[in-house]
Amino acid sequence: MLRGDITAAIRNAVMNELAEVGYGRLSIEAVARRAGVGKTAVYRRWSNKLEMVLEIVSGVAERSVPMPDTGSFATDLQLTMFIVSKALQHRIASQIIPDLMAEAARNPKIAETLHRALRTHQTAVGETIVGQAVARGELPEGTDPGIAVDLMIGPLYWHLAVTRTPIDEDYLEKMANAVTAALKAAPAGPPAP
Amino acid sequence: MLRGDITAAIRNAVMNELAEVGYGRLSIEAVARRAGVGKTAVYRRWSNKLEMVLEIVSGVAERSVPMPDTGSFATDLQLTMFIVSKALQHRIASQIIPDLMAEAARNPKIAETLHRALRTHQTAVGETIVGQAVARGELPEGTDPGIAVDLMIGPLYWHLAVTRTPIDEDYLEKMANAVTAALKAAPAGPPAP
DNA sequence: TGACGTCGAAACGCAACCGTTGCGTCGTCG
DNA sequence: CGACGACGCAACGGTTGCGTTTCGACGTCA
Repeated sequence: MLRGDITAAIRNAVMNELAEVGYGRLSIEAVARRAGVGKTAVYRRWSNKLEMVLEIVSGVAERSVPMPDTGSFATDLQLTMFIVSKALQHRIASQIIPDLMAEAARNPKIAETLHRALRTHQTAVGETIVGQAVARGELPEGTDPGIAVDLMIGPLYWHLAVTRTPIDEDYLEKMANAVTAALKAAPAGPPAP
Repeated sequence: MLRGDITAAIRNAVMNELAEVGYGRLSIEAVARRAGVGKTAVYRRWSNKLEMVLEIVSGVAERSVPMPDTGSFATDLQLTMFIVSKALQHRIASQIIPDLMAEAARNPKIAETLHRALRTHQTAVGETIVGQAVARGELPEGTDPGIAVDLMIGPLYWHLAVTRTPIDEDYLEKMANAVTAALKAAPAGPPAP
């Protein structure tokens, strides 16, 4: 039987190696070395670098972000953005996510895995928050949850990716207010012609 | 003297190779092969993979995005977002930008180059558009151009990176309206306690 | 106690790439 | 026309990683 602690050591090594050198440069030799394990142990569990990374990453990604329900849209949104900004600033995540995104542009299997890991859950959270807010009358009927998710996460991600500096409270607050205002405005097209 | 057409062939090969395999896997041998050139020719121009890529990429990045001035903030913004979305969907750019972003998380020199290439010009455009709008009274005094830029670009980038599908006109319109609304709302903090 | 299966370590042949060097060719300038 | 320099090509020794195989050492269960 495969020893569980060894599997755990490998998983851990993969995540760290992925963060340090990226998928492109990740080698099974380095993973084994880092885990203090023989290559044999790795190949006994997975047959590929791709298969290994996908299995491990999607395993980690399944830990969901909590679903906020504070009773007020503004607070739900602020809370979610706070959690997301923390997650995006996590030492490992902040390296792995952009890396896998880049790799996803070349490798359909990575794209699919990443898409599942990120989009599926995001969509659920977005639809819930927006749905509740619409039911409460805080947001107009027909508000697009997809737009909402992109508005919530996109600026945070872009800012972090480009500036590489921590997001301060003030920024987060301004951004949350802006997004709230954006969604409270009419969801329809431009002013009628 | 170094022959210009060969330099151009190498530059071109680097961009394409970068798009196909990424910085991590880019090899000088492959670049030379692709350019139909000896390795010698490459090493005569640059001494490093890093040096080579930085020089070439920052050269390309200097082609600026035009500065819109249509007389209306909503139109300026819509136009800018249209241009940015087109740029982000460009075959080469859509591969290289995420890749270099991921690499920037590991390599300070790449981070600096990318930061200069992206942020500097964005900031200028943002400040101009917002400044004009404030002067016209379309946006409140004290609107933060940094927030504006992140709101304009972030959602587009995130959406494209995660879904990998083209951005349609409807999405762009909705998003532009949302961002306009976001910025027209009070720039100050949350409702006074 | 004995059989079984995983373990780490080491080595295998193979391939790719590193950065450098030497060679003979070709184009250009003076 | 002659010299110079950039060119391509090929080969250098060295490194790294692949995926596989063999080995002896443990640990576990019966």
